[in-house]
Amino acid sequence: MSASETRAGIVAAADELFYRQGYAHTSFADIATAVDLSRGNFYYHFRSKDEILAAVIATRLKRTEMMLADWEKAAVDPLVRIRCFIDIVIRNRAEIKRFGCPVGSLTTELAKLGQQGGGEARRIFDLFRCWLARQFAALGLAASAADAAALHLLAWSQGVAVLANVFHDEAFIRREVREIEARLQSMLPPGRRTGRRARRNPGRP
Amino acid sequence: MSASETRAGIVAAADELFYRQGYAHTSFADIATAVDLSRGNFYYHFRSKDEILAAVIATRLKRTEMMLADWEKAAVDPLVRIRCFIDIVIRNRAEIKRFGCPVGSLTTELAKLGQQGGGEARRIFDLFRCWLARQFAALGLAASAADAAALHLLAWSQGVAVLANVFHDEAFIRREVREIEARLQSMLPPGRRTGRRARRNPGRP
DNA sequence: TCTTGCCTAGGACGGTTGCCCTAGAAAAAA
DNA sequence: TTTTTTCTAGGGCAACCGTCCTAGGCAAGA
Repeated sequence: MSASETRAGIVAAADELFYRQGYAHTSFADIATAVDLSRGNFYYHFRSKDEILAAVIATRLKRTEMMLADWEKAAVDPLVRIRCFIDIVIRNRAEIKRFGCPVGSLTTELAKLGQQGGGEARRIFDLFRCWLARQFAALGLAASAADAAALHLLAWSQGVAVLANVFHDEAFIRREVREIEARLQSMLPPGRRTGRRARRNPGRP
Repeated sequence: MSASETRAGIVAAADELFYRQGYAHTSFADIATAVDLSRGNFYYHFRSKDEILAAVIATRLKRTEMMLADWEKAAVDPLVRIRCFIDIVIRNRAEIKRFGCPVGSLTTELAKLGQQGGGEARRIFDLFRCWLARQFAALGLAASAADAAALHLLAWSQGVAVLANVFHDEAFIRREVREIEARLQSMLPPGRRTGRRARRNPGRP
């Protein structure tokens, strides 16, 4: 196995473990056993734990960028794109129920550990915020209103994730998704309010 | 200083530290230096770290119960009581900005540390949930709708806390508070919609 | 006064943490 | 093939973790 593959494996394992057990509670040894590598050898690939964290955040940033780009390719209607964002809460409901939102829980944890790496993790939120704001702007909202709408949607997703995790309740997620989709209408300028959802599986023959 | 006073001091210091730095990242030594006690002596008051956590959660439960009781005494109108809940987000905005929601962040962290003490922390959320649901029921909502409204409000508070913490944005908190108070109207049965907020400082001569 | 029992200080325990070194295996280059 | 580079295993470092023990200070009761 090449070095870059090993490195990627380490990052993937760390990513998973940071999500499931948190950053502070995940040790070098945990990651090492997860990828079946000796602890000492670790230092060849990563000089410190912070470096692994930085790599994990970097891959999450890249993954998020790709996902957002995919959503832009999948639909031209900004409203449909925004619904792609809402739908990840549904798609990941099982994991959210068990571990919460990966972005939110990591950022919250890092904010408590001093401000070293927390700044980088926040950039994932920036990505979503800017992207959502752009979609709302494309729907006709002014810049500040579009940003407020983006923040509102982000806050909604975080609140749903926290509570679904606390109460282990998937039905709650579904209820909140229905509710936010209805509310989405009232966030738009009057001309864009359709009152109905886009056709499902638009690419199906 | 009596033993119970020392114990209370330890719990108060641990409470604060768990909030600011998280449970996993707070050590016995941290708490000991905070209350100016020797680390070894600690064991006289608390046999283990879990025991301190349990004590912290117990005091938080008691404090929450007292706060909810105060809100019930302060107002008879359930709508005003619900606004008391919304207002804590405003009142604690400075600390929320720095450390997030104390209940939400602790529960999320404990959920990742295995399920030993996480169950107890969740009971704080249960307290809010039941209390809010009772207020909504008093406003005329059916039991299931009242519970859904309570969960919705809780999720709102958690989402606001996470994002205010991530972006260090107090203005966002104020905006969301205004928004939820407006939305509160649409959550009520038609007869109770007033469209205006209750008079401020109702007890002032 | 002396005893009794609550409370404290300080140290020490085994284990784990993040971090680092070195000898050698494996692979690539010559 | 030989040489050089890349990667790995395993052990060891000091520091810290949660936990535990013991000797003694202290105040109240006898």
